Amino acid sequence: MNKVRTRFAPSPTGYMHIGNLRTALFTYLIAKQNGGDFILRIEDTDQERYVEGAIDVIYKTLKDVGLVWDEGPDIGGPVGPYIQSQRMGMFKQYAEKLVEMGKAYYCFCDKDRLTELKAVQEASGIAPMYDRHCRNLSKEEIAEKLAAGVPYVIRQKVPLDGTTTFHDEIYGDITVENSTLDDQILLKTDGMPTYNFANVVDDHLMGITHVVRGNEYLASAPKYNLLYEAFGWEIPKYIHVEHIMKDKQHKLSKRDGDASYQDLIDKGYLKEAVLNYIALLGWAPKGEREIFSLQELVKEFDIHGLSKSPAIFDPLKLRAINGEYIRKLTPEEFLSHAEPYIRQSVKRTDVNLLEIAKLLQARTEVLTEIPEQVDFFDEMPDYDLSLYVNKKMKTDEAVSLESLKAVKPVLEAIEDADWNVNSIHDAAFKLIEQLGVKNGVILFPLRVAISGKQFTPGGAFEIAALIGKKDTLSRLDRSIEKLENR
RNA sequence: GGCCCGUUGGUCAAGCGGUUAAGACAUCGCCCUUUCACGGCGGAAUCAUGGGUUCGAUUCCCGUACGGGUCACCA
Repeated sequence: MNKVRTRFAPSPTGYMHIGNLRTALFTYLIAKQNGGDFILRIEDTDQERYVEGAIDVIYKTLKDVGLVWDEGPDIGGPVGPYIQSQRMGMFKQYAEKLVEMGKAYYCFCDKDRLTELKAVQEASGIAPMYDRHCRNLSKEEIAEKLAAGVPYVIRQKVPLDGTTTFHDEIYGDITVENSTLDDQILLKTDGMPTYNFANVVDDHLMGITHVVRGNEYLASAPKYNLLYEAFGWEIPKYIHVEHIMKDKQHKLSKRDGDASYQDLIDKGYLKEAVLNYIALLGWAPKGEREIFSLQELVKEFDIHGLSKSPAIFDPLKLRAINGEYIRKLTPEEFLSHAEPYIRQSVKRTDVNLLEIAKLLQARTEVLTEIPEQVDFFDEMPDYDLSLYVNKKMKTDEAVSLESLKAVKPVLEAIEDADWNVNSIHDAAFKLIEQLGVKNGVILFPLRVAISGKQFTPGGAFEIAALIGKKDTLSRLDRSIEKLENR
């Protein structure tokens, strides 16, 4: 059995759509779980769409998530070149070979004629299709026009009747009437191949055994098969994957903001989480586990788990998975991700960032929500007194004022050198015990008084310890004053 | 419009003739708790529709509806 070889063949458009990235992932997984090769081929033949730096985006994204290719434009390989525009010269001979075999033919119809034909067909409600005007030109006619330098294309000669069946690994056998297949153009007037032709030839020349691609190619697969058969080439296994949708009607598109890998990273998602999540879109693992590293996916992946219907991208689920990844990090690892975001809010240098990170870790699902959570460290926000009212804690403004007045001396009594979570905790609980009140009666107001926020990462002790004795006491004073003047 | 493909809770989805129709996210309730989270427990919620086939259909077949894809000298 031949070695498994798969290929990811993106067009350099300047950004990596997550649907494409997912296709790359599946393609990679199929190769790797079979000990095969994963090949990167850049399909850049559309010069009009060329975008500067676009190829680098592809390289960077794949490397970022760990989809390492075995052969590609930058590292070469035995069947290069791996940039389609550099392969252009080789297709004409294959097209001509097909003509010789009677599986393709020269077509001299000009664009005006085709446009008109299409208009007529559309007007009469017929599916637009080439009318095969040049399909049966005599040898003499062809030679004459060729000699006269009449521009031509080479078209595939699709059988007029019968059916063509191709096999897809997840959809099974699909049969279509040959009469519905167009005599598509293989070689353009400029001598360059169309995508449909180049793809077949390139895949064969590169020894691709499994073709993984978007569902939009399902309809052209029969024509590809006819081409493979005409050449006598082995037909690869097809794996067509459904699209990722924004909702039931619309594909996830660039303008949705979630569509590109980079968008997601910029929004504060971890690359591992993104990769994990997109693997789950349109693919279901066998067991109940759904958190997988790339290495684990290589083991777990199975094309039978691929879905035949489109999957809707759910940002909420991605958030949840991202949260899981964040919680799995060590505090130090988390800090390395979180530090830039913490620093957006926390400019003061006398706080322990690692301690803040520890408080934040279980409370963070997406990195970009960090700055808002820690914005009270530098300065107390202006807050509303209603924050002190909490029925479960049995507090209101009056109770809170009493509590704060009671804690203040207790905290003042702690030595500067002893100012830490434990000592603050012990002092506060001693007070609670003395007063015989519920924990919340003292602790809830204290937290509000020094944070000015309804929700905070960490409770009163942690916050007090982090901002220091001096800040704690001065914030306390201001809050007491605020309550007295209510 | 022709052709092709699809349709299980709000979302991702398991299922592959007989199940109390998994699980996850979201949601709701409870527990834990110095807030919020995290964690734990529990609840509600799904087979598009009409016909067949069958002792029995979510599962097989046909129709209908709905959705997607495709019909370029783009890829």
